[in-house]
Amino acid sequence: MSDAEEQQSPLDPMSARPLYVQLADVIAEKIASGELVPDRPIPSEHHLADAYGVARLTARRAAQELRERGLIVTVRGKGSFVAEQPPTGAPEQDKPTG
Amino acid sequence: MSDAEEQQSPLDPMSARPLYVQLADVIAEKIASGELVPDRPIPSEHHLADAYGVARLTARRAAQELRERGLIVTVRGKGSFVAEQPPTGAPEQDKPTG
DNA sequence: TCAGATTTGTTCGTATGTATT
DNA sequence: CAATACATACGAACAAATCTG
Repeated sequence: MSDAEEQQSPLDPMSARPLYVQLADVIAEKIASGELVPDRPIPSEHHLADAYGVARLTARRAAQELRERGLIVTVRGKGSFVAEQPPTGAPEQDKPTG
Repeated sequence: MSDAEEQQSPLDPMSARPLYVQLADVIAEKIASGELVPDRPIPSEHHLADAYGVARLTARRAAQELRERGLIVTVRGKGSFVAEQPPTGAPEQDKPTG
């Protein structure tokens, strides 16, 4: 395993849903499943872009989606962190937990 | 005067606020002052970009800002229109007036 | 304090797709 | 089909904030 770890991307460019929505959904599931936990940074935009074969701007849009859903909190220069209190139904904007 | 009429842009690239926020604010004032009225399309992204010397994406971000503020309603293939009922304090998402 | 690496934020350019007229 | 206009997507660059050495 010395190669670039190019696993199967769960993203489909042909899908009707935008790539950034698909990527946001993938990350959202990782949060829901506990693979990504609160107080821990999620992979950086650059890492996400590289891992899923998308542009950095697309990864940023995905992060923006998760931000709007209240799933993550982004801090400039540090990264995006899983929100400690995920919304139960009605997403609230802003309001960082920390 | 056959050139591009580069008037004084009220936008300052040196300002701490992003260009798209500044542009959104400029348009918001035009709406508040009545210069842009409901049921009438605001200048297109291309026009705004050309008029204020910014990129299309920046003009698009400004429009997105106004959309989030509930000041305009964007219809794909038609344009962005001034909302008939501007928010009084709490911006509501979605819900086009028509 | 400074320099470098990392990460997010903003901006510009360009291309393709979709929807309306 | 053509023109107009928004949506999405990729690439590139610089700025600002954070952290480490």
